[in-house]
Amino acid sequence: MNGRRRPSIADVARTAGVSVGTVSNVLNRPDTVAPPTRERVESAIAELSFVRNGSARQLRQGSISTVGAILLDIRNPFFTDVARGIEDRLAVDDLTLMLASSDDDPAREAKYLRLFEEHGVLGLLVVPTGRSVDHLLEIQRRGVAVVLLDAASAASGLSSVSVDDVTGGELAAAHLLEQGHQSIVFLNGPHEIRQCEARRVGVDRAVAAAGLEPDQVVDEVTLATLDASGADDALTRWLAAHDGSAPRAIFCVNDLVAIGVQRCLRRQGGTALLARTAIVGYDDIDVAGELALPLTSVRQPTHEMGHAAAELLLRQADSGEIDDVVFRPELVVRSSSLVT
Amino acid sequence: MNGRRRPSIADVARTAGVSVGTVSNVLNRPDTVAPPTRERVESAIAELSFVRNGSARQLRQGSISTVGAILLDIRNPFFTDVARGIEDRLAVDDLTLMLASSDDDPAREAKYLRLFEEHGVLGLLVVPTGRSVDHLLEIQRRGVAVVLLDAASAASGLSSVSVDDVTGGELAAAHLLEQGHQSIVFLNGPHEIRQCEARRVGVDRAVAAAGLEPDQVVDEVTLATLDASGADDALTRWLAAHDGSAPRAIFCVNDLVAIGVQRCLRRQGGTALLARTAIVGYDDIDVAGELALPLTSVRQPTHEMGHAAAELLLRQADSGEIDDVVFRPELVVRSSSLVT
DNA sequence: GTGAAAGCGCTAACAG
DNA sequence: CTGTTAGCGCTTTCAC
Repeated sequence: MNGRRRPSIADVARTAGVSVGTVSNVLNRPDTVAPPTRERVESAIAELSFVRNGSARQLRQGSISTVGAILLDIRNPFFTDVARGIEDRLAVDDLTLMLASSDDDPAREAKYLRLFEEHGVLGLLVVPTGRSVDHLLEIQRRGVAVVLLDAASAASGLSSVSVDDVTGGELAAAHLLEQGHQSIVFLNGPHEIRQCEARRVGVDRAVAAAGLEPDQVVDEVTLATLDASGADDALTRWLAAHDGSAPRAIFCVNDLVAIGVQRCLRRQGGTALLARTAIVGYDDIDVAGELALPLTSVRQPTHEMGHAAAELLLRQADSGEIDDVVFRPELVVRSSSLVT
Repeated sequence: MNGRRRPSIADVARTAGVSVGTVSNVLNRPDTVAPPTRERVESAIAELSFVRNGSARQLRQGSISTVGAILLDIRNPFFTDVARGIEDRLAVDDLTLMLASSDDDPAREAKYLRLFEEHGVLGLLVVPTGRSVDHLLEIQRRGVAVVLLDAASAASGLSSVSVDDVTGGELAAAHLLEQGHQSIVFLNGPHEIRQCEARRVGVDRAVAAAGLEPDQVVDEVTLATLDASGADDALTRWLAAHDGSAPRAIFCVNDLVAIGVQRCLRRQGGTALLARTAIVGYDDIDVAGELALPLTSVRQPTHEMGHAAAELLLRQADSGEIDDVVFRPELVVRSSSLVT
């Protein structure tokens, strides 16, 4: 819409009556330029409203002070909380964070990965969509620091920050078992997702520890989408398949799912049904304690995770040092899991 | 950590035994290259695991197929919902979205603005931190399409997508007045934020329409931070200043604030106090209907807003056409506002 | 169908 | 302190 091309450093030099080198100097090392000259350049910059071309700068300089993060779902508070932790750590070193959402689509993940890499980011924080991290290893091999978020690297050669999901599942199931429940419906995601599988392992461990048989106790339902409506739909189908007799204990792979469960149960059998169904969620999102039925949930230290992830990224970029940080989740008991 | 520099197109050319022009051709116009040559180049690319340098590409080409969005707060579901709408529209044209969070800090906004502009984004979607949009106009004047999100441009020369906040405030207040309330505490943000001021105007309009005097009816409290804990703190202070006698009707500038209010009231006076206080929120976030006291809220069509914003951005980039789209909010009545 | 070469805007090294 | 200049890696004419 504006035919004229952006003014370049050469234009600035011309109108200020200096050389491009001098302009570059006032841009990057102002103190090495004589004040009167500097002023002349600065007013030329203002006059032309010059903005330096980041691509050229970067092409010349090599890398950049930006790091990219690719989250699974920008709408999930868990991830945005982690993002805040990342930002806070990055700000300390005057680095900036660029966010993208893969929407759990490997193609989108790949697209953003390529975009970030092509633009020479310092590093990448990624919540992988799939189980394989080979493509991420490749990227790291090419010189971009990569840190896995919310996914253990299992000696893959990538730094990672995760929570111990086995323990998380174990905490949740043990709590339900302690309440006397002999059967648990587990609304889980597909086992291709590492955390989902791990939480199941934890559930089974708790069941075994209680002297019971996992196969007899746990009824795992695999959700297509890990959000409220996906859970609502899945549970609606479950109820239909079980002649409307509702489960007594439900463990949900995240709080959004638990909210969907509450929504479904309330619709199907009102508050009474809700009250006699023990529900445990995961993530302990902000509003978990404010729900109609305050939600018992497994809390993950999101902000710390983000902070640690950024820290690992910088370490990796700096010295090549690789590490895995595993946080321990904690069960926050509220009334949703306590039935009478 | 890896001393060797990234392989360039020249390296690929050398190992494939062709010229750089040919490599560029297989990258950009594969069909103009003879199949055997193309294969040779492709395997050289694979062998070297070549990734093209986006900066150089962009420097040469001019602009880019990326648009940036700068949101006020990445943790606010309202904004992330809008972001999803943006992404969905952008994906149609195979454009990618880069997200950043200004955290309501003008300095951070400026930082990201500059970063995006320097890197030659196609356009920018921004939720402005301040009231002035002069700096954004400047950017647009330099050839970057800019669309204001959640802020009317008021003939400023920028496209914008917003909701009619006056109507929003009016809907909320009118509802409360209809319930017979004669005084309303309005937990609002600072009036520097356009929407906050507009919602107040709407509140006053509703009060006047009911034949009452705004000054007598409305007690506006200005929040420092527009989230649950900010609201909790502010209301706690309000109660202390009023000898613990709680307000009967509270209008909250957003749902997070309303959640904070519920938290505070529940702590101060339990469910009973909560039950006799009429609360209206704003945004109708996903969980609003699932709160302990399901929240009456003013709903804004977030996804459509994002979609429209992206649409406007493309139009602006394409033809320079500027437009303002104003969405009408809608009141969703739930039990939080219905006292007995 | 392929190669050679110019140049995008910038920084940094070196001269003066 | 300031100017000159050589690339950074890529795309794109223009020849062949």
